[in-house]
Amino acid sequence: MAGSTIYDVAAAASVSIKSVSRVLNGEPNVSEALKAKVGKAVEELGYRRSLSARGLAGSSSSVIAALVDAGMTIEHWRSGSGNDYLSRLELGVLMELRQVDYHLMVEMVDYASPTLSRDLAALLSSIRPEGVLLTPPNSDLTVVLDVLDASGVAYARLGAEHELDRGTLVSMDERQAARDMTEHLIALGHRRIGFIGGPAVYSASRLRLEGFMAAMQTHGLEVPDDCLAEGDFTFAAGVAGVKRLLGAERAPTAIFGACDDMALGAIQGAVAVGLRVPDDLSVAGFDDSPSAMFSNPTLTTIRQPVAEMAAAAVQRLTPPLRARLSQEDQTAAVVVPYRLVARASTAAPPPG
Amino acid sequence: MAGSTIYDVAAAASVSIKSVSRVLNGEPNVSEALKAKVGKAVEELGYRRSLSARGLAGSSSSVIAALVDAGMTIEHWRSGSGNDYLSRLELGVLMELRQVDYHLMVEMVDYASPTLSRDLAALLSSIRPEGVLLTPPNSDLTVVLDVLDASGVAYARLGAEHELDRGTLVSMDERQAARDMTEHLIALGHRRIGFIGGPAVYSASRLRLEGFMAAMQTHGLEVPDDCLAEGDFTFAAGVAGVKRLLGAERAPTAIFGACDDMALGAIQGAVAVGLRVPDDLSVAGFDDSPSAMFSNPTLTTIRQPVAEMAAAAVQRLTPPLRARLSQEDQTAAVVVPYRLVARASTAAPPPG
DNA sequence: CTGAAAGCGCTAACAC
DNA sequence: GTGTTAGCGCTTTCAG
Repeated sequence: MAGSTIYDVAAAASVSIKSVSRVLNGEPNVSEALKAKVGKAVEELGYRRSLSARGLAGSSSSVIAALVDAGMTIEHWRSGSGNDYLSRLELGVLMELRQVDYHLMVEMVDYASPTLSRDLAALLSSIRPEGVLLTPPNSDLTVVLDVLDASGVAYARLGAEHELDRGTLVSMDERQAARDMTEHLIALGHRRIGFIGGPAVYSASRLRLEGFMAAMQTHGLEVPDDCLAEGDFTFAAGVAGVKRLLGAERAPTAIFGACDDMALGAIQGAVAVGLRVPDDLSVAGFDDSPSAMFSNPTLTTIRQPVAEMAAAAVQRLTPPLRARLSQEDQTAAVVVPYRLVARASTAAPPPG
Repeated sequence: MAGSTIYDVAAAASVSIKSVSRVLNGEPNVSEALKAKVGKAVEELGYRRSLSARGLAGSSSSVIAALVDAGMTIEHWRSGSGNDYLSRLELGVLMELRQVDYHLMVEMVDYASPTLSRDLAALLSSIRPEGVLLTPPNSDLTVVLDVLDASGVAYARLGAEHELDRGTLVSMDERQAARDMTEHLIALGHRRIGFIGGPAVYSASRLRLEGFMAAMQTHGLEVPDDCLAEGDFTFAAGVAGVKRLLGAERAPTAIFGACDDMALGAIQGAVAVGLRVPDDLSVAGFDDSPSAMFSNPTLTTIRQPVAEMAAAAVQRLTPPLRARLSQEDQTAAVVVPYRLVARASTAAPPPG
């Protein structure tokens, strides 16, 4: 029942196994009659080629490995604050892969491991994936790229910023998005705006900060040091960040958090000291995590198109999907559009 | 670099490939000297056995397949409301698997597909996983279990309720948890409590409803029909649900949503008609999704131990991990403890 | 305690 | 157009 092989199919169709293989692989020079015979036999037996056997014999393993960051994932889970980055990523991947009989393997990688290079090499030589999907901060680690290059796998880098000639690039314009959000706050009338940044390992942290600074500068607005805080992308960091910013010499009327969790923390921190959001203080985030839409007030944020980026990456990583793309699309770096989602946490500054 | 094989290791250690295999598999009757030699060679070459080859040759594929529901996953993504069930599940799985060189494959399964049985059989015969992790509602579908049994794979069922003699069972006491939450509301002083239930395919929906009803009955409290609403686990359903319940002949002073998304929807729906939560209306949820802790007010809910359940399942699905468990633990159904998390969305009913 | 040989179910050269 | 023959890198008999 569970175990028909290519020989069974060949026998049922009275052809050679090579013919079966040819049909299954969509190779050229196959008669319609053959296709039909084989198709029928496959159908009747409910036959599927063994992933293991294909991986072993051929060059294609039909497996895409997604490397996700262990630290942040574990942290999110322990703190209970969760995060749907993973879900969104996988959804994007799975929606594409299901079309082509490829499969997803998820691996946690600890970028802080002293043996990262070895760990990764071991992983690759064991799995031999056909493509690797790199998420931040792994996308930007030279060690990681080196191992990948040495092993010869194709890989896509989500949100990479350095060494842009390596691998397939898929990202969104973080800098411009941060700039847009800052402009949004400025347009509302804010002049003193604080920023809570993320950890330096994440390229996005720097880009978002840059976007913020650029917009402020464009409008001739100053950003004193005490209007800048740094966090580690957690809710608690947002609480701490807002505390710092509100203690500034001239406290900001708006705060832009480099991620939703921190922005949400900022809201809570502000409410805790008696401020009303957005009446007394506007708060904006970045990511559009689910919590952003359920928080009170709902959070103005940037929708990071994680699933779309993952889908684009996978399309370029799997030969059958890649073939559907134009020559241009196959090689060019992909920049997926984002969206500013204005919700209730931002408004005009208080008249004071 | 990327391609050392068992032959390379054997050569480097001047032994036969079988000896290498024996050491790697921890088989008995191996001299310390041999172990050392092989270990050294493996170390130096950075050798890892090929997953494909092992899967093909042996009976063990070292792959655990997690079957997640396509419909709900896609829905969460489209609505942007997200959900961290998947992340939590995978975290639990990955933390266990990393100890034993097993790998996780994630597959989306559409339980509503007319060809579900075929789809699944095809998937299994292609992947040949060593264990399958079933999430609701797949855990409780006879068709699914039948295919699994026919293929002979070991499988674990998360939150299963029917046919409890099939597969490895891992769950939490949904009924009791719902009961606890209801008791919590009653203890606060509520007498008229409304309930927004989930879709019938999910066993949990029924169990939670039963728990609610049981607690109400114990206290001699009535539950008129118009205090019962049904939703599909989405935020929108919560909004609709609260609308219905507030329109009841004698409107409830507390609402218990069968999941956090619906409870959050209920809060928003209540706020929209001018009610204050929890002053005018208490709202409780179920799941403890990240949004629950960021919502305003923060949501009183039941912490569903998804990662822990997944970990327990994986421990029983992978032979090397299973071996560490006591005989008792290996066979008994696992019931993972939950926790009622009291937050700010519930309080005593208004004096009226 | 260790080794030689025979596949696992495919794909890939190479014939025909 | 189609079939034959080798392997891919392991685990498994079965010997010694």
